[in-house]
Amino acid sequence: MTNPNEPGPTVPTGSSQGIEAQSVNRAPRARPTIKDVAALAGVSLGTASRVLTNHPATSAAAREKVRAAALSLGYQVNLRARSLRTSRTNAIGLIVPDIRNPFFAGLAQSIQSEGLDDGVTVFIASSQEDPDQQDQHLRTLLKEQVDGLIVVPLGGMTPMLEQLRDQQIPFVTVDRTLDELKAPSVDADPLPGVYAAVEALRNLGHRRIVYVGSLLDSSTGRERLLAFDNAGDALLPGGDARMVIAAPLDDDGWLRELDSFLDDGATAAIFGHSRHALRAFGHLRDAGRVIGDRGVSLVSFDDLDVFSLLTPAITAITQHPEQLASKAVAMLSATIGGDRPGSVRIETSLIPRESLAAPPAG
Amino acid sequence: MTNPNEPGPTVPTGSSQGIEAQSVNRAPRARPTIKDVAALAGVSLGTASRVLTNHPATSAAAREKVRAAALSLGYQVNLRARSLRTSRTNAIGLIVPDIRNPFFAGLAQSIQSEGLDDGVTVFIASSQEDPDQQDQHLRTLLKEQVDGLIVVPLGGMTPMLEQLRDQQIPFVTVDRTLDELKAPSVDADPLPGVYAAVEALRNLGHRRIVYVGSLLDSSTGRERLLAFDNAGDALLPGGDARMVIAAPLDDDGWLRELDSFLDDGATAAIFGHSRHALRAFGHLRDAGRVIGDRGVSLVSFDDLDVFSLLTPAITAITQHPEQLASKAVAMLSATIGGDRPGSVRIETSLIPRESLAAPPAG
DNA sequence: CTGAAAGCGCTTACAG
DNA sequence: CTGAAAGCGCTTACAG
Repeated sequence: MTNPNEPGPTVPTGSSQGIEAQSVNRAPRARPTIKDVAALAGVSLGTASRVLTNHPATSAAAREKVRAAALSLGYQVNLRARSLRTSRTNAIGLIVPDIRNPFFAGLAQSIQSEGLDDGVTVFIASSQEDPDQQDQHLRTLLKEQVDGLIVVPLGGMTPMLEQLRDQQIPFVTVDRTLDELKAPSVDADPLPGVYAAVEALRNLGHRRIVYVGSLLDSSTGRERLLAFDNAGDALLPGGDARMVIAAPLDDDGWLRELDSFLDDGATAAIFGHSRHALRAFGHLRDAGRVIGDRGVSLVSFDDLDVFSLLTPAITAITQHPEQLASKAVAMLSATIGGDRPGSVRIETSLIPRESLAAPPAG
Repeated sequence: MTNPNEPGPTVPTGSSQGIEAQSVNRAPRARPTIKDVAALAGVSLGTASRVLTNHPATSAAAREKVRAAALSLGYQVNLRARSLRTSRTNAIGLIVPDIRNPFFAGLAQSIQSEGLDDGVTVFIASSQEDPDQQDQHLRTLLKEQVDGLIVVPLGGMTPMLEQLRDQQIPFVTVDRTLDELKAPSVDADPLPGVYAAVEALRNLGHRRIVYVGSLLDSSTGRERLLAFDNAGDALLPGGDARMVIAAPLDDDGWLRELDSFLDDGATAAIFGHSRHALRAFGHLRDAGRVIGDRGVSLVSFDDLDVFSLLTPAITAITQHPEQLASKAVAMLSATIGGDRPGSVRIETSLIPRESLAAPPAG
């Protein structure tokens, strides 16, 4: 393990003139330890450690010698040894339902960058929407002694989530919440964004709006629908102004419902899931419907990259993933520090694009 | 740190009747160590360790007692201690240029799942296409003592990449390669996919095809273009059958070039980057051009989820990310095991969809 | 099969 | 300011 790449050929080659020269950079040195640094610097192990950790009680002379030695050896601290000693890893775990979902990819990127700035390592795990995988990752992360966890919980409770809650492990939830685990959470309030969308639609002249909801058993799914109802109550009162479709993720049947609502006079649709918005985008265009100006208006939760690449560009309600990320990191580190931060909500907001426009005349 | 959440209020509260009752699940127990397990089981530390690591030299009685103790204590091994002792972490690092790129998200997901199956933890890091961040992550991963690294290298060499090469750190590159670092690589051969695309287009009646290339300084960018040239030479000889556009990622100017090629009789476009394909998709539809049957055919590298959601669905040349992933993991573990595996290429292939169809009649 | 002991690479009181 | 020493939680020869 220390010297994995055996340089020596087992069979002697015919050529007598230095085949050796080939194995140029063969194992220059095993990874140096602080002992090596101390030896080279001519100080004790403790002194070497102190200068390397910037402990104030060090002489200028020691600092100089140790740093030079560390540099010339290419010394890198062994974090596993350090954290065994300090019982602090400066690492946190992040579990998302699926890293392939662009929203979570963005969230993960933001959280990891945030961590990089704060000097904390973020271990990203993706559970593929599978509670068992979620728990496996959770277990591994705990064995790795992470200081805390940021989790986007899947639908329900699981053994490891219970353990997190019952043991005193610092963790916060982000995006989705789960009432059973009384953890500080940071999520997005869908209302401002939905309200702005409905209001903009109404002002443009839309009178009948469809909401396409999904994952209605998750906190986000429920609250988005609720926000639509509330915004509708306030802005478009009247029995037939609002329609709702509950759309599964793996079956396109809901498209027919959407078609028939549009045939019945609906002129706009708001989507709780970006996947559905994209699906509808393709479907409606294919069916020959105009999207955008003088056609059907489309608004979707989450601001995917593709939304602005398409024509017409799709209007989004953003949850401000960077804000969710930085709040989550801040709250987790507060929790690790011993605080009990309260939960936090970030306001969603509307990013109007071409798909938000006037309905057909008349 | 052991007991972060101070339960006690500093200021005595007025109410004399048991506020205490509130702090129900206060620190049931600090994380148990193997010492606790051994004590509870009534055996020595060594014996406890042996049964927990499934060492054969254990009595049935010991096994029973130790397992029961571990279970009742909720014992989880401290991986940082273990790997300090064994100098093996069973963890590898993966660095991708940007986790928000769906191709890399998929690759990362596959590699992490692969790892989960093999009992190896995969630490995912995303460098946001920034060599400095790449190196920071690399450094952290090394300090964490990962057994090896899978890296999708950014454009050029960096100090940490050099260190990886010069020191004896097991690592492989995936997707992109970098000649300077003589590491085993696994990447995709673009030719089969491109050839199949050009052939299908020709058989459908297309005679003039545009290639929209990007990242032409990376190994993938270069080779895709080369593949187009080779396929064209073989299948569509003739001076004006092939056109090439070099498209940057952050500027839409290339769309005008595309338009003019289409105006001049080109009827199909192949895209080296999925982003450009999406951009063109929106642009062309907006310009009133038909995509697919009797219109412009579109083929893109990498098979994004959205491609099949759109209408018409976009034809893809897939690099088979799951295969890249499993090969990369296998090759890295071979390298860690002391082998020097050779580099490997995965064949790309064509996934025909509606956007691949006959050109306009006449 | 089992226990006592050494040691992985660090940090940090403790004396001096 | 510095060195010697203890100890973090484990695994693993070494005797028995």
